Amino acid sequence: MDRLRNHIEEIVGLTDLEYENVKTFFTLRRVKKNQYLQQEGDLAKYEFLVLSGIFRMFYLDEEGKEHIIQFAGQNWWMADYQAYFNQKPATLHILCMADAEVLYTTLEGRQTLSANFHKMEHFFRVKLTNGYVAQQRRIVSLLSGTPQQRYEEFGQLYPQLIQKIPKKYIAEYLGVSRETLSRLYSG
Amino acid sequence: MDRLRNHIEEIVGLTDLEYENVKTFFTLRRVKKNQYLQQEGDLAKYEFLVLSGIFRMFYLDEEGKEHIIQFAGQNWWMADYQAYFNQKPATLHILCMADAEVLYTTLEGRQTLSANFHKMEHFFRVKLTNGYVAQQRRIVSLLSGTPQQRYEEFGQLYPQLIQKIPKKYIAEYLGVSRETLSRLYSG
DNA sequence: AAAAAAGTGTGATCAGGATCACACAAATGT
DNA sequence: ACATTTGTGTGATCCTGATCACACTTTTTT
Repeated sequence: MDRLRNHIEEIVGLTDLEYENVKTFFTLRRVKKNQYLQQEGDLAKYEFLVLSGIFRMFYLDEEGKEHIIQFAGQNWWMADYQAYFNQKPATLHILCMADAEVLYTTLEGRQTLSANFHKMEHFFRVKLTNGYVAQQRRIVSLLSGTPQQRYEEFGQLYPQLIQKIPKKYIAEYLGVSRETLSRLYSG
Repeated sequence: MDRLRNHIEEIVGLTDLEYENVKTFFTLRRVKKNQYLQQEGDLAKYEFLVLSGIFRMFYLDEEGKEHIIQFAGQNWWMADYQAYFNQKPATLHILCMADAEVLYTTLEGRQTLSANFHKMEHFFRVKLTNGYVAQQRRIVSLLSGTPQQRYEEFGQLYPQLIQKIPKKYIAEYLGVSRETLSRLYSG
């Protein structure tokens, strides 16, 4: 069954023994829709691997407006990494949008894993690289694309998400008002 | 004197022996202003550590407009990582804006280093993490800030760069026309 | 030293998208 | 089943920042 093992083994192979050890660093948590996994101001103690469900991570500005940094569905990692790696209070909120299961670990866990298993440091590096590249693509998209293009690109990259997530949040993610987004396909 | 060693040792300590070995994976290259380090379509064979000088890395859209992904000054790493990690043709240009010296290495070099020296994998991971966090901050800024705020933020983050780089490129980096940027302080 | 290229400031006009306002629809809670 | 909350479509208006145009300055090239 083990979803964690499958996930890790997409990148690096593990012996049974290794996996038994690795596993002890993660804890399962069930989360219901509309629960916060983390709020601004909380110490960013954990990072999360989403096993099921959907989350959004966002910055809340002075006027109370959400700006969505990322959505996270199955097999996505998620954390306010700026806060997490420095063990500081989070500046981002993480909110559950559909009943979910997550595995979480701590920075200490991550560091111990990385130190004990070169493979795991490699795994984390690869994951981070993919995230970095995805963000870079998003920056290009924000700088050069019209709302139209950004919406289409989003649909291509995340066909699963575009169906399950209310359009108003997709608008926030794309940096466009929900009215403008609405007019892209109806108008 | 070794600038590479100093740079690495900001993150991880190295013995003389280790450093002698690490060093062999890097090559020095001098670049003059207006030379390309990489053009769209080139195989993204190398990644670069800037020892001196300034570069910009940008995406050129269909209308011939530049969209600047990042500037790179001293001690910045730079590559079209999407292309580099997959050893594909680059989609980004890297252009020298002030006479420079860079060290470059290959993906194979990076991988060998990471495999042979756990410390170096750690080093690369830390560097990548910092880059990831910086990009995340930039996305928030693009989503939620006015041109004014983004300009000020840029100035705070990169006080050295804001002086040395022509405003028109800063405008492109911020995703704003040069005219609008100009009016932010003069108007 | 002269010529060309690159960068900057500033006005006038235009347009894409934000905002405001409202009606209706769908999902959720009790 | 009903009430409340959450999401969606669409019109009318407004405004920020893009675009166009041109003068001037600074840097680079020859």
